Amino acid sequence: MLRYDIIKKNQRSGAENLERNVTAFDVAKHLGVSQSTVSRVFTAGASVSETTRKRVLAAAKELGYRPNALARSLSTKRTNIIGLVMGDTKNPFYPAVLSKFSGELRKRGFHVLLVNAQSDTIQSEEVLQFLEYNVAGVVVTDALLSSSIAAHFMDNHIPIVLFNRHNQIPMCHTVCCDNMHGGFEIGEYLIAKGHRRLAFIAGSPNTSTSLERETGFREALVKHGYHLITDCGHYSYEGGSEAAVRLLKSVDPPDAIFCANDIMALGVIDAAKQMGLRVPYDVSVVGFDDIDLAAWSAYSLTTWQQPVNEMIAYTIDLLLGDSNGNSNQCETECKWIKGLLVERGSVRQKH
Amino acid sequence: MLRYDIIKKNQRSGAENLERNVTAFDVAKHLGVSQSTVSRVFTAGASVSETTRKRVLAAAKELGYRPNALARSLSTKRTNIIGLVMGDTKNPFYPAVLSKFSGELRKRGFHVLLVNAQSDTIQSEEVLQFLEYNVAGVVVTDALLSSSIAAHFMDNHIPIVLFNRHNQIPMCHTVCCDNMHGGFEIGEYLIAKGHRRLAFIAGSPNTSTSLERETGFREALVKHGYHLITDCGHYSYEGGSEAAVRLLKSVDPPDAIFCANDIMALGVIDAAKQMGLRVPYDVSVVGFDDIDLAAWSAYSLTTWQQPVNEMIAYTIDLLLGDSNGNSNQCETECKWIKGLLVERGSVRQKH
DNA sequence: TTGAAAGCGGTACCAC
DNA sequence: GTGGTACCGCTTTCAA
Repeated sequence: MLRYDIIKKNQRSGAENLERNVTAFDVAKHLGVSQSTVSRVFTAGASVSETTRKRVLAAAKELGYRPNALARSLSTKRTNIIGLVMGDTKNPFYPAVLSKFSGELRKRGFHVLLVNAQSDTIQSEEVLQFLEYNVAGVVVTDALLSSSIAAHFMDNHIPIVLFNRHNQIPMCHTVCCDNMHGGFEIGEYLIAKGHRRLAFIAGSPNTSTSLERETGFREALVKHGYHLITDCGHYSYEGGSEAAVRLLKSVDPPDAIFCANDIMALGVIDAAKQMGLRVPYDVSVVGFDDIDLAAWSAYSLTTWQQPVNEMIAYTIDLLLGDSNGNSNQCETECKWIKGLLVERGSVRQKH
Repeated sequence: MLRYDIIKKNQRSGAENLERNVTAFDVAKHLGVSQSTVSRVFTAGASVSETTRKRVLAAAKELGYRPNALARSLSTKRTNIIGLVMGDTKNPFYPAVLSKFSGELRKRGFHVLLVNAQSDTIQSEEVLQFLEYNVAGVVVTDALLSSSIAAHFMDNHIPIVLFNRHNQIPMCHTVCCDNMHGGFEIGEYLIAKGHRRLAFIAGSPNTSTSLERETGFREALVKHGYHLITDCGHYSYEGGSEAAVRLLKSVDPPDAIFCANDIMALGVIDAAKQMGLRVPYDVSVVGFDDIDLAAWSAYSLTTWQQPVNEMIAYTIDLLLGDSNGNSNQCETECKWIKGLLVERGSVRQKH
């Protein structure tokens, strides 16, 4: 019994090392060709005769061979891995981006290695681990990145794209919705709808997205001679609710509120309802992002649709090199893509 | 000028190959020690004198050396990568799980390689690519897995955990909320609250989670001698809304509806409101999951809280081996963890 | 077109 | 404790 246990233990602990995976060499031996030949079959652009290619593929299938991506990457110094840093998963916008992004990458044979930023400032150590995996590129959404960390990646010629964040880091590409334009158009829209006392609820202070949306919004108001009321909702539902209460209980409450993102706008709508106000009759609300929830009948939120698909396509071009085969290392790009107003039921036509 | 361009082009195209990363050998040379010594410093459990360790670490920092995870994995035949398959990112439950999961794994030095299942049945090819990366384990949430694919992983001694899915695949571990128990308790609860015409809105037909929740619910009803009305909402907000309309417009509508997940329940609440019904006065609604949205004031949904933290902790134990150092390969485990009723405002006390 | 062999950057076993 | 060396599984010259 004891004896049996020992044997079993040995088998178990040894299993991972003893059980060999099937390698290109095994396939070669099986076929009586060289390992190089097998390798060539699985290497794009290598020359193999059609007959041997077929034989190798058949044998590979039979033996259950698949090339080891790690060994390949070690040899080529390239991987098909993209590192993705993501922050606030409570905002459905980001999971939606993640999902689309990983789908698009997979179409091109790439995979996503994920880091969830816990705090606003990412722990440097965690992102730097991407370096150990030799990632082909890095995407940072909704998280801050220090320029010293960015420099590490630049040293290794790994492109970084800031997605939906404009970070003032010169060596990073940037892909954003044209936030200023969106803010401006929303300002024009609300004014055209007859609103005069306009408020903006900012997201996290000092984030580029919130600042840009505010700047555009303010510009429209200034153009028409109106004053801007501001508050801050920290990009969360609860923050939006609380800001709404403050704004709507003030002596001269706004008749329209533009929120730097959708979930804050949903918080505003719920808070307004709880205060006995009707949206949009007593107050109009506009969001930003166009998450799925915005279309739910409970909210029917008028909002700004971020051109997510284009943003993702552009990001991938930047990471992987664009269709012209141009390198992505030459110079950094800042791409602002215009979005689109989606009219639903949370804005009233006044007068 | 032309000349310059050519040179520049060469530099550029050659950059990726020419620019060598700093390796353990570089550090060794810099210090006049052997490469093995450098390696030992970065290998847990290897014996190095304290003085050389300090020297090596200092030099590594100075030169910007970090061990290449790919080379290490090739050599050790182990990686610190966990493959994660995720389906429905529209249900906030899953992004929340992803976020927590990746956070917990990172604490243990592991990373998440992501695959988003497009369709319900995962494309086998995509999951099998985990094999090429030699992942340490695989977690499948909200997606189906064929047993032939599972077998591939078993052949390579890679543990698979089905998270929140019970799949009848004998070689997979399973970690679930105790869905039957939850369904049963919800049935008891609604009956205790005085409801008599009870409906269940199923998720996707034939998913274990939905079936188990229904079974438990039905059991409670049968125990008390009540009949169960069922409909199907495919786990989506829209599906829940549509099912609610069907149920509530029927000749003898239910006075309480239990939904197999929260977002369907939210769809039910919104549909009921649109029909002019008040929740919970005209109809009670209960969900399952306890996503953040359930607590929003617009919904205040009474629901069943899945013990996500425990489920994740258990999943990680299964993947990485538990705290006793036991192997995870010996036998497959099915773990059902009990959840908790969260009472909010969507259920009425009748009579 | 094919095969032999030199890496890629580590780990781990072996002497010393 | 330290250095030498044989791999890990693949890609990629270079010759044949």
